[in-house]
Amino acid sequence: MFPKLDPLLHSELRLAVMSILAGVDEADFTYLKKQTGATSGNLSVQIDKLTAAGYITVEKGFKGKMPRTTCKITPAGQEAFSKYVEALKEYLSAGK
Amino acid sequence: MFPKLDPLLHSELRLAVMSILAGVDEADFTYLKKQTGATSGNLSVQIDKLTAAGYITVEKGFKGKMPRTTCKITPAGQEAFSKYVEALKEYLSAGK
DNA sequence: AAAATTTGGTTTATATTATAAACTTGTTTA
DNA sequence: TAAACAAGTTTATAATATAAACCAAATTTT
Repeated sequence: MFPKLDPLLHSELRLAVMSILAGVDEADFTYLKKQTGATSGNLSVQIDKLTAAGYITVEKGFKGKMPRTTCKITPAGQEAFSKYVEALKEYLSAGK
Repeated sequence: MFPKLDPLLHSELRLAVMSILAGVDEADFTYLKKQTGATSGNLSVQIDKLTAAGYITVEKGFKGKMPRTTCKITPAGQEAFSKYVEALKEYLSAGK
C-alpha cells in the first residue's frame, strides 16, 4: 500500500535540487544555491550524494576566472525522480 | 520558491500514518502497524511524536481484555497535512 | 496447571542524516 | 596591499529514523 520512498530523494534539499534539474538543461552551483536558499556547505554535500547515486553529473569549469560547477540530471535521475513522485502520490492521496 | 516542509510530516512512517488517519475516523495501533508494515517500536515512537505535536490524539482502552490504542487525527493535524501536501506539490511540479 | 507463545505495545541503543560552522583558495575592490 | 568577496569543500554536531531488546498480560498448547 505504501511504497518505499527513495531515501536519496526524500530529503528537502536534494528534492529541491532534483526538481530544478528535472526542468532545465543544466544549472550551476550558485543558481541552485539561490533558488533553494541553502547554505553552500549543505548544497555541496547533497550534490555529492546525488552524484554518487548517479542521479546527476557535475562538471567543473570556469566562467572567466571564477570557478563554476555545473549540474545536470541523468536519465537515471529523471527516472528516479518520476518514480518518487508516483510513490509519493500514494501517500498523499490515501487521505482521500 | 520552495516552501519549507514540515519536518514532522516529512518522514516516511509519520506521513503514512497521517495519510491513513486523514481518511478514516480513527484507527488503532495494530491496524496502523499492518497497513504501514512498520515495526511496533518505530510506530510507537512516531505516534508519540505526532501526539506531542498535537497532530493526533491517542486513547488507550481495552478491546475485551486486550489493550488497545486508538489514534485519531486532530483538526491541527488535518490542517498540517493539507499544508504539507500543498507545499510538496511545489517541489514535485517544478520539474514541469 | 505449567510452559510456551502471542498480543500489544514501550524503552533504549545505534546508525544515518541533514545541516551549519569553519575553513580554503583564489579574485576583486578600496 | 589589505580587506572583502566568490565559490566551494571539509569537518563537526545535533537531530532522526529505525530496529533491537525488553515487558506485562493474555492466550494457547502440552
